[in-house]
Amino acid sequence: MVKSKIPQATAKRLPLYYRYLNNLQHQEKTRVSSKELSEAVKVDSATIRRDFSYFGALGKKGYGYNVEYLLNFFRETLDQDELTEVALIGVGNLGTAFLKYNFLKNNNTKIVKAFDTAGTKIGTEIGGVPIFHIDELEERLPGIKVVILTIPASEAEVMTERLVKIGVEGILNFTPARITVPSHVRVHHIDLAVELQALVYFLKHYPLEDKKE
Amino acid sequence: MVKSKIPQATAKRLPLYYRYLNNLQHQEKTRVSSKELSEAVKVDSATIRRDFSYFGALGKKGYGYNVEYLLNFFRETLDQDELTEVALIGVGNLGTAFLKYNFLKNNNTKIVKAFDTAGTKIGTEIGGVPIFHIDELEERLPGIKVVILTIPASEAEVMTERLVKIGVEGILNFTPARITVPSHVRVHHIDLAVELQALVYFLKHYPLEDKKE
DNA sequence: ATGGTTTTGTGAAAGTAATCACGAAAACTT
DNA sequence: AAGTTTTCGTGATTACTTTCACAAAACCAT
Repeated sequence: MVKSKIPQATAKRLPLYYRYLNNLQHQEKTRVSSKELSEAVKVDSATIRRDFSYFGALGKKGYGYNVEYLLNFFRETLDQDELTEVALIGVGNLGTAFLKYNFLKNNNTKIVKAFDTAGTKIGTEIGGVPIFHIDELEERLPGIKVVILTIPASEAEVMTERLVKIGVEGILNFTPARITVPSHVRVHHIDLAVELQALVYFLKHYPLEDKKE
Repeated sequence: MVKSKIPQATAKRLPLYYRYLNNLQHQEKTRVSSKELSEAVKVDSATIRRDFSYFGALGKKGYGYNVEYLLNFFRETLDQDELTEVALIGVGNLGTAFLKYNFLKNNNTKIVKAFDTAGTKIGTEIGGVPIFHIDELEERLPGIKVVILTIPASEAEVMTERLVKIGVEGILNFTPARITVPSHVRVHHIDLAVELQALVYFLKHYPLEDKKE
């Protein structure tokens, strides 16, 4: 196993590369250069080569990268063939969007259970995912290590404590609340309001005109 | 106007600070230290002081920061009192989540129009936002510089071209597609599948146990 | 085969961000 | 009023990330 010396910035780009390589394979392309990839995923070609180089010499000079080889390599590296089961807490609009999104297409990450409080939803399925009452969390969650949190901010902290107690190790938090977790739990934050505000701020204060990104 | 020398990493944290300061004011707290702030928003206190320092000396030694003063200062800096109008393209589940989210609460960023193709939605309102048919884009969009894109990936590229032609300057792209835009248009990408995969990857390859973040 | 072309992989440099650590100022305490 | 404590602001350091630029390898055309 490649040791944990892969930069985080690189790790975040891997799923992106993986997805595009998949597209290429469907188009029956057999080779691709870092330059082509660069244009497609909007990442500098030198950065792409550097990213790949952390895993060894995957390409051939004067040729580029073999799509199938690269794809197989990443499939292993990204644990693509080991299905990661995920639970979703909070079946509002955002939660529903996730349930309908078929992650399995490229990811081998699958939402297998959802939880909510609303009586009308309990017992139904959305996108093939069964929805349980939140009271059943303790009995139904064990075994699942990753959770998507799409509940109101006010409930985030209490829910987080519950999740941590059950043994969750990763939380994708869409709540504006900055939740507190023990040091062994990883939280990734996606704050929709902040993203929008940041975009507006950049527009006003960082006039671009010939920047690449 | 503070010149564009504020690091982008800092700019991204400003909305976060702003929101928490708002909470404090509602709690009628008058002062706050970088340490307190740090615990609440999970950003190192030195980083917070550094962030603030780009705007000048906003605090007092031995005291901390005055909540009201800081809030007023940021209100101006973040253009909080200048309402930024935003349009949303694609009223699916994700789009609906945005429409119901009341950005105005802290942001002075407001979604004023939404567009979709689905006949059943046209003419209705969600969260007070009127929904128009996408065919009316060219006549209704002018004046709006920022757009949230929550449509299927397959339509992203064509839609982007349309938006750019109308004069949009910022796109918050929730599509997995990496869209191509002229250099004066700013795109922020939020790729839900990538975020989930990245979290899973980090969990497997970056075991934490005593890391802070 | 040979020579020109393509494209990798990577040292080195540049750019960006986070963190340490401490003097100085202001605030509290007695 | 003097001493102690708090907390800022920032120079310096360290860490991380991107980009440049080029030798070396492999390809491709004749």
